[in-house]
Amino acid sequence: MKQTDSASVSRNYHHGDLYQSLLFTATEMIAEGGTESLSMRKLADRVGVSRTAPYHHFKDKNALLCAIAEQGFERVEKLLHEVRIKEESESLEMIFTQYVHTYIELAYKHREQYDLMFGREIWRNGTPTESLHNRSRQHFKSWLKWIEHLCDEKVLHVGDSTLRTAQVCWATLHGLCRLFNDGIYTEQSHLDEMVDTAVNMMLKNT
Amino acid sequence: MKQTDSASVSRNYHHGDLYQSLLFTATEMIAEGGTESLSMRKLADRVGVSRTAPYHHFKDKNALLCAIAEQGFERVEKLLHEVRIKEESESLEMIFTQYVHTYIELAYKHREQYDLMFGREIWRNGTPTESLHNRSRQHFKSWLKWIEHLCDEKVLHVGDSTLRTAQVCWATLHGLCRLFNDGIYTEQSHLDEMVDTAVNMMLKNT
DNA sequence: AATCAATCTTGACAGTGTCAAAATATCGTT
DNA sequence: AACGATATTTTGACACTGTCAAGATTGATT
Repeated sequence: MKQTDSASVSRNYHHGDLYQSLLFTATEMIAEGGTESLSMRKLADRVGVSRTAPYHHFKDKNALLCAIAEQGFERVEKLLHEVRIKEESESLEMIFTQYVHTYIELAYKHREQYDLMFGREIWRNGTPTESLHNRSRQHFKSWLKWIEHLCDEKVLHVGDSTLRTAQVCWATLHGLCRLFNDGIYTEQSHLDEMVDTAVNMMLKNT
Repeated sequence: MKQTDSASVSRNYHHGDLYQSLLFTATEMIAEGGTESLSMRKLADRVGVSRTAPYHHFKDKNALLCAIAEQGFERVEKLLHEVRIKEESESLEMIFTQYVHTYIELAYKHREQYDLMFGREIWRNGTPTESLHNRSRQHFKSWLKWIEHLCDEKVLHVGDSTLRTAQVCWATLHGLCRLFNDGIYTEQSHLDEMVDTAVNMMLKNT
């Protein structure tokens, strides 16, 4: 039903910590009904505060969306980090394949947030927060490092620059995510096969 | 109902044929300032007609957007058709590479229209017109046929089903388009290299 | 207790999509 | 040529949206 600041810092000021409440509820609303269904007014209403109260914690609707997107980046960053830890136990091909599967699952599970992370709403129409900019750059850097490693180990194609390889590989993942997230492909049951095909394309063919 | 044949121009009625004018001007406005900058009211204003006049030619804003997207599909369909004609003169690898370059150029040149063709605005939030549905299906069918041909000729990877190959290859192109169209990658100068890398990934490695 | 800044509310404005009803123009008949 | 049906356009209205300015409330600091 309601969450009423599960965080700490209770009961000072009118609401407690509105910032966290707003962020939490906004993420919830987006997950429920898409980015379009999130309006500053409805958000305020649901948190139980007046229309313009959120504007003292987020400069803009844009700023709020950036904050939500940022949390998404934290999630995938964590995923990537976990993968690189267990590197020893299995073959690199296997790990890579699994990562791709998980990445796309994650993107679908939190599709609205994913859309925010890489959508035009923020990156073209809006103006990405400095903080968001940094975090996304940071994440791509992590990705790039891993791809470099995979190239060194001859798991992925070589020949082209690793930077381009990293960009194109990610673009492939991203393309698949968009297809499903945007509702162009709807057959969820084909997804696994498509991912395997994509991975085959990316891996070095022995 | 009504059909509003596009063929005859005919100067009858108040405006002439509003339908065509609306479609044309809307496409123009979208190209100028993005999908978000297109409002039914501003459109009507620019065409020189009252706010609600467009609603007698397009059921919805959604219907208008679908019509614009449809024209985009006509364009790429034409491109694909042209490619398949000159099949004799050059190597299939060369033709495929060129097609990919042209496709992505086209997507960037008409990025707003491209976004409409494959964006959530229509396919997830809105409801694609029956007509749009058909045309997009038709286009994918053409694409699939070509990919099948390329697989037969051992130009592309074999091993996975050609359907999946077609889907994933297109997803890769699409991913690249989105990266640039959505403003995530901004270095236009890297595009050609990235496309080459992507093509290398897709082609059968000899 | 008085002051100050942080926090929240009320009021307002311009913009959006779209429905209902009224006005107007054109066409097909007579 | 006149008239009624019909296609086309307009005016008015409603419920939304983001966000600014000004005022009110509260907590902490002096």
